[in-house]
Amino acid sequence: MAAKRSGARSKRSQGMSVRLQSVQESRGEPPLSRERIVATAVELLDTRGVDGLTMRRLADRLGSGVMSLYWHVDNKEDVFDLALDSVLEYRGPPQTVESQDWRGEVVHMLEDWRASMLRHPWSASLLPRRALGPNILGRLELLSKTLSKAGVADADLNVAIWSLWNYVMGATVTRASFDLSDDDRAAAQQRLTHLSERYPTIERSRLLLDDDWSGAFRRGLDFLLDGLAPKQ
Amino acid sequence: MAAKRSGARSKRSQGMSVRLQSVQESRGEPPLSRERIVATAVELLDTRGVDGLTMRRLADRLGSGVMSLYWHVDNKEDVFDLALDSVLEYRGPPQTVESQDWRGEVVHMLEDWRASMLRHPWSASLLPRRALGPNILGRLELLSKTLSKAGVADADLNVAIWSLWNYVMGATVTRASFDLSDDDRAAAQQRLTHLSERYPTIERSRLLLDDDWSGAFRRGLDFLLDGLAPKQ
DNA sequence: ACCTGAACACCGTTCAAGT
DNA sequence: ACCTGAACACCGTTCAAGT
Repeated sequence: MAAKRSGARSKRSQGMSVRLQSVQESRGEPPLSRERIVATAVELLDTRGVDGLTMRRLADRLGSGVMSLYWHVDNKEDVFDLALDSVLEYRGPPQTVESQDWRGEVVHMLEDWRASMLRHPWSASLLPRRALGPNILGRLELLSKTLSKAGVADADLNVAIWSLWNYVMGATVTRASFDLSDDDRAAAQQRLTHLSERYPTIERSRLLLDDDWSGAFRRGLDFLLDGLAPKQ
Repeated sequence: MAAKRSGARSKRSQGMSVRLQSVQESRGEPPLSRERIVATAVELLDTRGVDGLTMRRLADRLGSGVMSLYWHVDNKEDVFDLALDSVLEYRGPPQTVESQDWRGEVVHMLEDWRASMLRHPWSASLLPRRALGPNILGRLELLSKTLSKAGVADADLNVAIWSLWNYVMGATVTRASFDLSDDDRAAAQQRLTHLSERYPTIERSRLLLDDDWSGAFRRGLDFLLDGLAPKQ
């Protein structure tokens, strides 16, 4: 089921003479390519959400026929996978070379992870059901290495990584969904105050109103890291 | 946008005489109702996954016309919300009355939460983008009460709850997605061993092969609870 | 109060074909 | 090697109507 996806397009640039703009939409758009498709898919997802990505709409934006996409891409699922991974590239920690501060490094990595996903809210709800692309694996690898160097026992390593992963995924996915629907949130809150006799505790603590998401993320992460930290 | 959804169907039982089975499909199915629709939607989701739920298919299984559903239900999103919440009922802890063991209670609640969602894997990927129904709020309320009684400071309470929520959501969503696609998993693993020079650490620790999910969930939860536990 | 079919404006993808 | 339109088998939902 792979077969195509070779890459290495034919060079299509035989002198940018004023040829009669072939089939390519008026402005002389660059030819189709995996990268252009993915980039445009991300744009579309950013502006219209998960349900807004349509093969037809995508082709439209690219100035091509729908079926042309299928030369470069297996199917719609493939587009999702590629868009997702493309959004999760990690540029590495700031220029503090080999800091001794493993905890700071981990916090930075995970905050960046969260931030990257929140910049593209659709990614949060997509990630859990898609395959792990190279950028995701890269992040896991780096996290793994950092924890290992910090002294987390080999026997605890996988649990530690999954715990952090779970925490980040849960936090991001939740945050992204609340973000999408201020309406829902208001509705939930209203339902809640209205039913405050059924949910007195979370009503009193204003659980659903608390909107310092970043602060809560950071503080919860500290709790988790407290638990994970190698006992000396 | 509410308007209908009243409930209180007309009594339709005027003596189960052998009337000529009206339009209702041959076997004399019970009339449509919110509950029947939701129950059937859950069945459908269980057997065919998120993409398998279709208003037409749903109506088919219920032996009714598609548009009849719209009397009882706002739209497809509504069906998702209802199905999701219906699957998350909490029956409460086992019959240990008012145990002093808050930690045990919390672990039980969260393991049950995870188990409920894994019994219906679609729920995991759905929950983050849907509204919070009464059963979800109920679980949050109970969790909140337990932590509060255990001595978690008010100022830490919301962070504690969200941390646990995040952890459970992340773990469940991840587990469910791996479950869905053994293929993907095998593929990922193969890609990984093949690229072991790029991801040496996670390759060595066999991060993606570790399949004691329940154990990892429990141990990671312990880490988090260690961090959360009120310091005495 | 409850149910219906026809119709509309969409989908993703197969296929056979063009250059 | 790359792109295409027509066609197929679907979708969710509006509407005007039936009982």
